[in-house]
Amino acid sequence: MTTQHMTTQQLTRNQGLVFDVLSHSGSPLSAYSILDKLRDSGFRAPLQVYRALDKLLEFGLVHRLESINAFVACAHPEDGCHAHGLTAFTICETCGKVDEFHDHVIEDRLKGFAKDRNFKTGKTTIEIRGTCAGCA
Amino acid sequence: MTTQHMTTQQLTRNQGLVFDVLSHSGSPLSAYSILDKLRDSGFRAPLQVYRALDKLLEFGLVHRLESINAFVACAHPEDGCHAHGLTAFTICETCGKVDEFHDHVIEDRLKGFAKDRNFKTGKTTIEIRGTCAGCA
DNA sequence: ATTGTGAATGTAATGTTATTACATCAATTG
DNA sequence: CAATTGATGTAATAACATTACATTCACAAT
Ligand SMILES: [Zn+2]
Ligand SMILES: [Zn+2]
Ligand SMILES: [Zn+2]
Ligand SMILES: [Zn+2]
Repeated sequence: MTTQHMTTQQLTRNQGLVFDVLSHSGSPLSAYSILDKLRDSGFRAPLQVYRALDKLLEFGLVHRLESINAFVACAHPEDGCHAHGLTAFTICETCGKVDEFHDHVIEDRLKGFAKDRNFKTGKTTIEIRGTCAGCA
Repeated sequence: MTTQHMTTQQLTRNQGLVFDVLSHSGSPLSAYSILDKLRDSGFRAPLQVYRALDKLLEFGLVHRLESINAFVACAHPEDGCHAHGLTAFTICETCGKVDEFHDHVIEDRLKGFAKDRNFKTGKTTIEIRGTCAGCA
């Protein structure tokens, strides 16, 4: 299991259920709202959700939106989002719509900053909260 | 009270206490650890901290680090950080050290993205977690 | 087949972060 | 003084996340 060609079929039951809920949601969901949606499928405790999310994040199938404590399915999970480098998001505070994008200029610029300061970069968060075109 | 030339002298007692704690801390603090540090000054409840923080954020004297649920004093609060446009942070996961920086290239790039999509930008978060030079 | 191993799961309890609700107090102003 | 506004005190609750421990499952080595 190489993490490379991770498809939804090799997910465990719990991982699959969580991914499914996120994939079919039009907006990001909190761990507890995922839990609520999966009660009928047998979920009982937050940890079942958090464990599945941890794996899905690791696989690059899901993103965590730090500024709103919520999770969203990757927009192009074919090969896991890890392949695409830095990920940024717009988050509509009215309708919840999230757009994911990747920009090499920003990525390089941040890399440069880190290098200048000898800062070893781990995970980077870029989130723009505001109002989407449809809600303006 | 114009919000423009807000200095620490026109803060209320609670706001001043919270700002003081943050200013003298070498690393970001959670609301609850601020509360603990202010017990002796009479603080009893989380809300006293959160209310002060709300105002300090509004004044641009303090930043919230979304990815670690913590708060840090602005690196150059002279005129409130609002004057400096987009703010980004490096956050050392080992020692807690935070550096604040401002980059117009990134700012313009993000503005461009938002404009292209007719997305009305509110608050933007850029946080790089990793390891600082001193901790490498 | 048995046993050893690591990954995943179930469940309860607890820890951490943030908000709601409501009463009170202080400063300003007409 | 009455009215308004902003700040404060306190308690309760909500929302988000982790620790701890027991159990089960998949799969390889013997
Ligand atoms: Zn993605
Ligand atoms: Zn919207
Ligand atoms: Zn600042
Ligand atoms: Zn460090």
